[in-house]
Amino acid sequence: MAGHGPYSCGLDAAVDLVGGKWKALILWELHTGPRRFAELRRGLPGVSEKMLIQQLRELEADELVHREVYRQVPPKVEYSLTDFGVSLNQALLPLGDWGERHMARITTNRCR
Amino acid sequence: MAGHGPYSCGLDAAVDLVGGKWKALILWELHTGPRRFAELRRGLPGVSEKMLIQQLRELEADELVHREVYRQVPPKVEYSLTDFGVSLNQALLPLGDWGERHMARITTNRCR
DNA sequence: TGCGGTACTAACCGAAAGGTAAGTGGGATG
DNA sequence: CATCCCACTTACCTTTCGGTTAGTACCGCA
Repeated sequence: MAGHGPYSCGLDAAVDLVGGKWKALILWELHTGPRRFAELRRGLPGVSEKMLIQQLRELEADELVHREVYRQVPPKVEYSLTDFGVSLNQALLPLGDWGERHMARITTNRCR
Repeated sequence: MAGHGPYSCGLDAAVDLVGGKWKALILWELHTGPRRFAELRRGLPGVSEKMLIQQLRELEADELVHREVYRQVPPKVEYSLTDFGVSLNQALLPLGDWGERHMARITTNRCR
């Protein structure tokens, strides 16, 4: 996980946190409430188990996501946003709106 | 430049646009006004010429940055935000603030 | 000629990120 | 026993990203 060392500004640091192919989507999926692993996977078409757990582990290390292990069979592990993660998601709202509004343009530009 | 094809949501698309080691910093540097290549490079400690031009080209392709070539000697090329780029920077403000406020925590978490 | 200014391009390489496939553990059930 | 549930882990490989190095073009000037 290669964040460059000292960050030049807040934006640099924040963008680093959500960098990772599936992180933004995971954060968004958890916005609506806690999810079990398989639920998360179903909500993120195309993600492999390996990539999902990897990115969840990183988000957990960054204290954005909380992982709760339930001692039961079958096993149950639940992921939810920490307060820190919730605050990040709040800060991401305007960016998400912007992306939604300009989706057609972004897509067109990326296809050339 | 690996944006995954269809985006699942606006956030996914927007985060893809600023993904790239130097892009957020470049967008931020241009926030205050147009810059020539060398000026940009001086404002971004650690960036190589190759990386700078590469990321500028991508930002240009995404229509976030405008490149103006002046026919003179020595050569002068000026980079500035497009209106589209300005709107993105506006949407990034809350995220930048968030990052600034939580810088210590982000840095601590990343060092473990 | 060499040197400077400015803004690149190209070749090559190593590191990092992402992915596929196979396997694990602890049960419960037929 | 085999099969299922759930949530992972591991080995290996491919692709992408970021970086280093050398070079280019077009001048102006000593």
